Amino acid sequence: MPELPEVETTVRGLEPVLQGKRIASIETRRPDLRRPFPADLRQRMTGARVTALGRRAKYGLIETDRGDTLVFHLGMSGSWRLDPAELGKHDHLLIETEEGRRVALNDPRRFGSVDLVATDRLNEAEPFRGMGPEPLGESFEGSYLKRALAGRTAGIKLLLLDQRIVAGLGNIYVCDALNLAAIAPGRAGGGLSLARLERLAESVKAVLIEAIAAGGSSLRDFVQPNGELGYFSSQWRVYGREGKPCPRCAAPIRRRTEGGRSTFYCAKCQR
DNA sequence: CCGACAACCTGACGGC
DNA sequence: TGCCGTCAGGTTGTCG
Repeated sequence: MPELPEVETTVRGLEPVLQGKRIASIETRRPDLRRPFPADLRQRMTGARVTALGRRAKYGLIETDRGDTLVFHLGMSGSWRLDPAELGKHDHLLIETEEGRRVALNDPRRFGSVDLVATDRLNEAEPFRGMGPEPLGESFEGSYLKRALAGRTAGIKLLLLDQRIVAGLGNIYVCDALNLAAIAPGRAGGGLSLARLERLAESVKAVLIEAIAAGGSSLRDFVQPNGELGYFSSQWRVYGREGKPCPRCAAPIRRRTEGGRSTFYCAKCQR
């Protein structure tokens, strides 16, 4: 489930393998994921040195000394495998360093993507142009939400999933943050008080930080015999827990579908 | 602006 | 054992 915490953890897992290292080879094993791989990927990446790894929203960033940043998205099913013993049919991109370390981007559903963007124009380039603030950044707070949501009648859950409002939240952590903040997912965004939005922003940060910490603590497990680097299991508050007790008030968690996606919430304490 | 829906693609799971 | 329907983290686009 690659949401922001999973991407953050993935990037941290790639760091020891790639940071500061020269790319000996980069190989695509099919022409595309969601989009075609960049035509000049090989030419621009081969021989380049990785100068930084990072994350923006749910995208991972691999920056090189040639002024390029490789931007990857894990879609619904993507993960990186570290030093895979052998390649499987869903290992679509392979990077090998001069030291002989290998990382493979694995993505069965192929909803992910790989793009090459000029580093100095990263924020103006797709897909980052027009994106809202990072949910873990300083500017994401109650007063920002008050401004961004003014006049909006859509449900707060849908609005939090809008990357132009805040960049990097997905279905799982939106459900969990709304539970922690005791806010009903269908509440009109524009009608929430500043006090409740302050609590919401804090709740968003709290669930993300906790999930990243859980991923970090399982990082050592990433380089297991299977070499997989990607998801970690986490203690979700409400997501995927229909019928189980709400962590706030013990009432059974409910599930509702809106916009074709499941929302998990507590009808008793989320108002 | 809004909500609903479909599309992209594969695999896991439950029911029969 | 197998077949078939349903569902899943995200993004992007259309429609009314």
